[in-house]
Amino acid sequence: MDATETAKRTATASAATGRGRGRRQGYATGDARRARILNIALQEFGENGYRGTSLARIAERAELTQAGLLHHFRSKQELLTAVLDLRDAMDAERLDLSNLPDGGEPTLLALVALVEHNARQPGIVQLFTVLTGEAVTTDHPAHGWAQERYRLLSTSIATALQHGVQAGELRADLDATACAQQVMAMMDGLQLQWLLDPERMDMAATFRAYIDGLLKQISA
Amino acid sequence: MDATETAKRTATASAATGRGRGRRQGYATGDARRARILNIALQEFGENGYRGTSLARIAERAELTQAGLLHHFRSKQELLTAVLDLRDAMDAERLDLSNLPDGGEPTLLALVALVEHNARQPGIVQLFTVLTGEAVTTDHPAHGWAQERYRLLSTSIATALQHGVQAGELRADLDATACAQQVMAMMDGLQLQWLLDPERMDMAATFRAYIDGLLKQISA
DNA sequence: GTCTATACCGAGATAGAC
DNA sequence: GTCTATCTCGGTATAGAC
Repeated sequence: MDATETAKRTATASAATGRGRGRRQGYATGDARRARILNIALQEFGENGYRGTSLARIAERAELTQAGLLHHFRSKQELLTAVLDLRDAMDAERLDLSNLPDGGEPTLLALVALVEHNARQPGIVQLFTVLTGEAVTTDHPAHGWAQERYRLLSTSIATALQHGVQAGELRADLDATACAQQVMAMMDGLQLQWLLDPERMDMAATFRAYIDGLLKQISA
Repeated sequence: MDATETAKRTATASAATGRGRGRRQGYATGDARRARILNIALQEFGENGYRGTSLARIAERAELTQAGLLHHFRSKQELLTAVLDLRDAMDAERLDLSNLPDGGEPTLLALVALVEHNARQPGIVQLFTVLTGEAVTTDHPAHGWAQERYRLLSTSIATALQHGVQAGELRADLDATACAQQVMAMMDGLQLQWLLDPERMDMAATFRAYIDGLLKQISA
């Protein structure tokens, strides 16, 4: 379910259908409208963070009024939550956490592939980086989401590594939890530098080099 | 935080910042007030980010009105800049980038010491993490600061590593630039997880373990 | 389902008295 | 140097017409 695609299709469809009564035409059906709003909101939250984004701006880009937008999402918070859910769904297509490849090396190489994919998706990466930074504050609406995300990711990766240890693929003295946290930290930290200064950072290559070195170190 | 304590530390920073109001004021009381405001602002920006912080709240905690605050700092932006300068000055006491220890290993161990220090300073760490995340956006008032900071840090560390290579201490095939970026990324990424969930992360130990492994890998 | 209109609030900044 | 008062703007959310 690619929402971007849906949004594009909607734009043309609604323009052609034009089921508005009265002076303006081009009203879309509810669900398509929602998808379009969600996609724009995803971009805006990524570019300006939660606090830096206004509903009016999103509404404008989605070609309705701010009040109209609030018919679909009753509050800004609710919109954010929906965006985070969308992002998670998109992620799940790329990397199924509940079904990581078998063994330590395949798991780490899957992460390399993910970073390579991300290097072509600055918008999505930025949404994550900006919101996670904001969400460090305990009372931020995305705080719980960010915590939950890290817990899920770190235990998933740690478990995969632990399996590698048990299979004799990785060294018996490996601290799987710490290693998983380090790998995630490297991903996030490189993303930050890459977003700030894309010219100076070949994110995918630098991450791959890190994983290569790591594998040499932890392989049995 | 103790305002008078910080007033001393601030001396250089505020002189460098230059508030441009020249000769006419009594510096004794003026600077103490400024220092107090700066410290509170540092906490608030760290807790809520730039956009999430209001001058009124800072003023209230500093026990004056918002208009009174704006007598010392003519705008919110100016206050942020002063806070960033203060932070840099505090950092410089811990780690003099223009005078890193000689050689690769001593440099990396100095970073370990820095992380150990940071693990006892969540407020400062959070200021950095929150603002850097926010500042990914190109039009954020701290964007230039963040870029500059990374450039300075990465070239300093890379240069130190390169010296280690030339001295035969580190492997000749080391990519000093990439390695410096990785080390910074690890610091930032671990900070993020630590701030979100302090219980689950022994930041100092995890970073030290990373550096230990790295040294084994890159030593000649 | 979308609109217009508006209530309501909080922000940053300025003017001018003391 | 600090205050009160005020301006102006932009934000979220609601009410009610169509």
